[in-house]
This record gives sequence, structure tokens and C-alpha cells, in this order.
Amino acid sequence: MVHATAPRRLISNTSLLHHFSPSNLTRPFSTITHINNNNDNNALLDFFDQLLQQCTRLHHLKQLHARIIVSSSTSAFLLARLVSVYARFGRVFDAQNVFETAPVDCLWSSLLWNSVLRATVSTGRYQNALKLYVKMRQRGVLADGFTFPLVVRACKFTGGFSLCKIVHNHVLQVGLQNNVHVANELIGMYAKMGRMDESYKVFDKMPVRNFISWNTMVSGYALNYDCDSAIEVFQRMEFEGLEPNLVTWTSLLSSFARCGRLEETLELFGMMRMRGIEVTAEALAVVLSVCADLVSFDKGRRVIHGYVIKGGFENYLFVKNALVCVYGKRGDVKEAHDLFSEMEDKNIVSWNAMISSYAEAGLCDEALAVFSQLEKLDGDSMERPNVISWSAVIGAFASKGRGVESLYLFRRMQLAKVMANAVTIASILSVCAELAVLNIGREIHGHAIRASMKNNILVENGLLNMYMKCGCLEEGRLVFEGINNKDLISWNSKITGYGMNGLGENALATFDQMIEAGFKPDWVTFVAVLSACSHAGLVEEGRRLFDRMVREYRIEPRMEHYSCMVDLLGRAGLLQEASSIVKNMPMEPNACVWGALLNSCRMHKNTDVAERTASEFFSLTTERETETETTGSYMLLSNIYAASGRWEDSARVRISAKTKGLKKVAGQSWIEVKKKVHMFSSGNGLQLDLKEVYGILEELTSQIMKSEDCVHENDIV
DNA sequence: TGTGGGACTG
Repeated sequence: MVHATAPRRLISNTSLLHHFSPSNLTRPFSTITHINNNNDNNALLDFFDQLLQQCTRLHHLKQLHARIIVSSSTSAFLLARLVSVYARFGRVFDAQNVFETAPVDCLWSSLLWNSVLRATVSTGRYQNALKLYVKMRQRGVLADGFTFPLVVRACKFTGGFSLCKIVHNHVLQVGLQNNVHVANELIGMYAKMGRMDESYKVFDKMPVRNFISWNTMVSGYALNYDCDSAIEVFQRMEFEGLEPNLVTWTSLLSSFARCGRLEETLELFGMMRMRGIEVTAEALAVVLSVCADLVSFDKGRRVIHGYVIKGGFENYLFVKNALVCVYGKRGDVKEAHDLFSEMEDKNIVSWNAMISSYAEAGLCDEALAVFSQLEKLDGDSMERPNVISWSAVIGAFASKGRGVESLYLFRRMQLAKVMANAVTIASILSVCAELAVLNIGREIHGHAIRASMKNNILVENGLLNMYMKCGCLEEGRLVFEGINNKDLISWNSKITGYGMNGLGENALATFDQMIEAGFKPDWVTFVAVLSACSHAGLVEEGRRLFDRMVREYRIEPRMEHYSCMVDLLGRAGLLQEASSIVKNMPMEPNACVWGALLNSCRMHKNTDVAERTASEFFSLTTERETETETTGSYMLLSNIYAASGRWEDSARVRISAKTKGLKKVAGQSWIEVKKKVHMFSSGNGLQLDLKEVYGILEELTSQIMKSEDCVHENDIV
């Protein structure tokens, strides 16, 4: 038998159905006429329906569509089916077209509306779905228990909390709040909004619940990082005599993983095994993602890898993606890349996992290479870089100090019409802060307001940091005041900003306010206050704060703190005390610490201490230091000699640096003109009329000479 | 009409 599920009324004519089977849709017209002659409209509907369900090829579907229209058997029922089959093929526009060209008779009931709503929502066109719903109401069509889950879902993705409330009220007016599907969607909607209190209210009032109601509650708490409530729901479910199903277990698993309770995730996974719960690919993916962050990774990896093979999940795309991610996060980019290359089917997540792996390892160029490969994929592949791909490469360059390239990528992203999200904006803001490009920073601020991201803490902290680093303290202060839920990073950024701009007193006052507000300072806070003290020359305060950090807050001083203290004391001319810190600190001083000491020697023209410091530093320097930092110290020493007129020594140091193969990296600078950042370095001119530039420079120099008693600060070459 | 929950990426 070819068609075990043949329509009831046509069973007698199975050979006829065979002619119509989608793979054999060659001569259907005569047979359609044949059925029409039988005058059995219901049979025809059933028949078409059957064909629609079996359609596997788009051109068959189009042929069927045409025949349904000409055969005058159009009904809301059949059109709704057409819409949903088009949607299954991913042909939203065709689906919409069916709806828009439907006879008026078909629009009285909710049937066709619901199907087109479903097609719209399932392709992520939530705004359109809401517009469609408004149209439906204007036509006076009554929404039912199928309409509302879709409308609520659309709200969940588009709306703010107030829209969600309105729709909820609307549900209450219509009286559909006891419909289990509607209530389940409401729970999910509030969970997405971060309002589990509202979710719980809906859940609590439900007269009948199904598994989905319980599972949505568990995953809702998981989504909102409330592991304990998730367990509570799970236990209550068991208490009420319901056996948690696979989805419940997986949700609980992901709730542990999300909260960073890694060991417990593995324990729970073990418990699932003991209770005989089937291991699914989804559960394995969660466990794999946990493995990436686990210290005892290698032990766990082998076990999990065993499960992957035993369960035959090797070819599950998302399990493979999780594996790529695991290796990437462990810094094993080679293994990640091997896995990635072997994958026959890659989706956007696979690409992003690979790009992120390189980005996390700091390999921007490799990340960009994979990204470009993704961009160049030919037309029949559906994969295009999405916001995550863009954010990953932009962030990679941003965090490697290659801000100009990062900005360039951001402009390309805008041209590609990919909407930036909070992660992208935060990366770009950090670039603006680092390069102090205020105009671009302001533009991004506007962008954030338009995209209603200004209540996102990531973006708010980014803006605060950007304004402070650009020296716009008042605007920074305003952003800070506007943050509703200030976190430690907000406070640290404000303190750092004041410190950098020489406002030591403000930094210290902010520190006190922070304590007052009940925040516990961390090591970053102390780097901020200590460096604020050193920039403002607040020696005593600095000493006291260092002491408080150790005694009161039990924070172990890091390299950065020692570096600040050396700078603080050195700048104040207390060179002996500074060098004794360098001598006595519990770890080996790095180039920053030595540099701070050398710089203080330069400021106070103390060649003796400088020589001792430098010789000690150079003797300790091995390959562990990066070349740039070591080179910097050579140049510093050379300049110190030059400052005290010891030109021969100065030259000697430079030559010795050269013979060691250390090359000074040319200093680079940049300028922001018309929201574009131009980079240049010495010897590598801008594409401008240089004569004119030098003319202006000379003019400026002579004006400066005239206006002040020129202070001869020696430049660091 | 046949509605839903769980996974991997920044």
C-alpha cells in the first residue's frame, strides 16, 4: 500500500491518489474534474488536504496551489492549510499572498487569520504579527484560544512590560485566561521580561496545568538565574505526583549551568543517569558547555565524549557546535578548528563558535579570516553573518587594542544592515573610550537611545566609561545618576574616570559614597583609588587606602596595586621608599612596576637610582617580558641620561638595545575627523597636503612659545 | 487550525 493515511472517502480509489502523489503530479486535471463531477466537495477538500500534507517539493506545492484556486473549492480550511505548508517551506511571502488574495468569505472566521499569524510569528516577524492582529480586530473577527498564544508570543519578543500588561488585560477581558495554552504563553512572556513574579501569579491561578506549564516555570527561573526557585518548582511537581519529564530535567540542568554551579550540573547529570532518565542530545549539550569552564575538564571531557559517541550524537549539529565551543574555550583553537573543518553541515552557530574561539584566544586576524569566509559563502547557503558574528569580531579587535579596525568593522556592519545589540554597543563604546573619540561616542549614545538600550547596564556602564575617558565628566556624571541598578562596575568606572582626570578628591568622595551605598570594593576599585591618589599627589591617602585594602577588605595586593604605590611614592619624590617596595614585593615586578620607578627617576632627575633600577631590571629581563615593554624601559633610561646631559651614556643604552635586537615600535596617533578615525605614525604621512599641515604646526608652535615660559619636559622619543 | 516546554554562538 502506497498511502496508509489516504483520506477516508477516497480509500476506494487508491490508484487515483497515487496519480496525485506529490512525486507524480503530472496529469491531475482530468482526475480533479472526475471528482468534481462526483459533486463531493468534502471529498475534494480531504483530498487536497492530503496532498498538501504530503508535499515535499516547492514546485509541487505551487502547482497544487494553482489547482486549488481554479477548482473553485477554496475554503478557509484549505487556504489555512496552504498558508501553513508555505510556512513549512519557509515561504512567508507566498503564505502572506494566499492570505491577502483570499476571498472575503474566508476572512470571517479566525481560522485563516490564525494560520497566517502562526506563519508570521514563527518566522520572527513579531511586529507584523501584532499589526495583523490589530487588523483582525478592526474587521470584527473574534480572537480565540489559538489566536492569543500567538499574540502573546509576539509581545514577548517585541514589547516592553507595559504592552505585555495590556495584552494580559485583554486576555482577561475576553475570558481566555483559563485556556492552558494562553496561560502557558503568558508565563513564558513574563519570564522573558524578567518578571517571574508575574509568571508565578499566572501559574498559581491556573485551574488546569500541563507539563508545559510546569516546564515553562522551571526554564523561566533558569532564564532568570534563579536556580533555587527552579528546584522548588521541580520538587513541587514531584510532590504533586507528576513525574518530571525529559524537558523538565534538561531545563533544571541548564538552570544549574547558567548559574555557574558547574559541579552541581554534573552531579545532576549523574542523578539523571541513576534514575534511568534517557540521555538526550540537549542534555549533553548543556553538560558539554559546562565542561568548558570546569577545572577538572579533562576527566569530565572523556566521560562526556563517551556519551556523545555511545548515544550516537556525533552528528547532531548542536552537539558538535558545543564541542567546538568547549575546545575553543579551553584555548585549544587547533582542535576546535579541526572539528569545525570536518563538519559537513555548518550553521550560523558553528561559524560563530569558531569565530568566538579565535576571538577569545586573542587571535583577531584568524577570527576575521573565518568571518570573511562566512561572508563569502555563495548564495545557496542561507548562512550570513548575524549580530553575534559581527559582535565577536568587533569585540576581538576592541579587546586587543585595535580599535580603529574595530570601528571600521562596525561601520561595515551598519552598511550590511545588521542591527547592533547591547553587546556590540558595549564593545564599540569601549573603543570610543580608549581612543577618546567623543563624536563617535555621542553618535553611539544616540543609537542606544533609539534602540531603547539605555536601560541596559552593559550599555550604561559603557557610556559612563566613554564620557569619563573623553574627559566629559559632567555628562559622565549624568549617565551615572541615570543608572537605576548601579553595579560595582558603574562605581569603579566613575572612580577611575575622576582619577584619570586628576580629580583625586572626587574619586575618593565617590569611593566613600560607594561604601555608603553598601557596595564592597574589589581589587579593581583599589586600583582606581590608588591611581587616583598617585595622579593627584595624595600620598598619605594612598598609603592609608593600601592598608585598608589589605586589613579591612582582605584583598591581596596584585601587581597593579604595587605599580600604583611605586608610582604614587615615586612621583612624590620618595624614590627610596618606592624602590624598597619594588625590592620587597612578594612577586617578581613586571615592566610596569619598573617603568613606574624609572619614570619617577626621570621626573626627579635621579640618575643614581635610575641606573641601579635599570641594571637590575635588564639583568632580570628574559623572554618573559614583551619586547615592547622592555624596549620602553631602554628608551626611558636613555632619556634619563639625556636629561642630565650624559649624551654618551644615552647613546650607549640605545645601541645596546639595538644590538639586542629590540626595535622601538613607532608611536601611533589618530585623529577623528567627521566621525572617521584616521591613524598615522611618524614617517607615514596622512594623505593630506603636508606642507599646509606643517605650516599650521609651525604657527601653533610659535604661539605656544610666546604664550608660556616653555617648560622643557623631555619627550619619550 | 491542532497550539508547547529543553540545546549550541557574543
